[in-house]
Amino acid sequence: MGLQKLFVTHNQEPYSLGVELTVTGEREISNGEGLFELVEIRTEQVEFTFPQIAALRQDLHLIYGIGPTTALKLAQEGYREISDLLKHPRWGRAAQDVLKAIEAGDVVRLARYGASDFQLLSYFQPQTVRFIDIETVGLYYIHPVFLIGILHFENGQGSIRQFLARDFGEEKAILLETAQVLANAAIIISYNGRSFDLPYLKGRMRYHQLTTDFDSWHFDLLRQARKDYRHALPNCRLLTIEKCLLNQERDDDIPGAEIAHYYNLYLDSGEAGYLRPILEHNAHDLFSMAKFLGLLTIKKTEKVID
DNA sequence: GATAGGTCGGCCCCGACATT
DNA sequence: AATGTCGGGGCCGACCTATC
Repeated sequence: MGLQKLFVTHNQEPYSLGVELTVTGEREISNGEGLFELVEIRTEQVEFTFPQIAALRQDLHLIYGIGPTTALKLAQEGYREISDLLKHPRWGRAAQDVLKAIEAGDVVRLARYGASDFQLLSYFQPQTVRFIDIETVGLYYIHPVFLIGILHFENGQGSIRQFLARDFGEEKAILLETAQVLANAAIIISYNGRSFDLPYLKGRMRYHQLTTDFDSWHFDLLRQARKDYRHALPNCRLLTIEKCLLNQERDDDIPGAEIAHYYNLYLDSGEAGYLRPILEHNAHDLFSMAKFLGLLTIKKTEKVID
């Protein structure tokens, strides 16, 4: 049967996935590796207040050898900024190195010096961020990936592009499309992407002999969630973040563990209705990540940075 | 100069825990 | 279900400071 031509909706009109998400377009497109389906979704606005580089300049911990005790002592002696230490007999040299990295925006080096991912957001603009979330047929990359969602913002306005493989034969095309998007992204943001999404994508790309040389900065929100909320929440799953911090609950969301099952039902029956909840789930995950990041940036820039 | 004490970071190991 | 990451605890060496 003609799965290649199968659309989730045959409807050309925009339709809503709740108040926050509106499907604005859906079409078949092709790239060098073949056809796949693209679903476009407009989201509500999200406000981000990324941290300032000034906060990095005040973080004495970035200097190798300065821990909490020394930082406190130095603060009491009147050293407020890294630049105040430039002439210091012991820390001057290291302070110079750190300052150089700060001015150069060398995020890799700053991360080695101990800057947190959140602090490093200072070097990025919200519109350069690409949020990513994938849906797969299993937990390990011997199984294919069939849906890759990418969210980005322009003037606060969000838009999601979902690359959908309508059968496993289209997997390579959606991977190629994703590799191209990621290669041009300044920063990738995910939830547990360090352990799951990124290794998974790279594994599948290797399998299909695609290049995997995207080296964008990657901010995993799970790590930040655990850092900030480990003791305040029962767990750090994205759904819990939504419920407890964003005051939202999903009505008829399918559990992640059933996604593979739904996709297989779709493959067996050719019934596109089984895909709807998966696309919706993916879009909600992406939008929740964005809202969580918005919350973090507002909360953490109000106060002292961790 | 010798010694003792403090601070920091790098290991290693292990369990918990997110993702579909 | 498979896997990668992370934090905590314990330990150790390097290096600095204070004291005698």
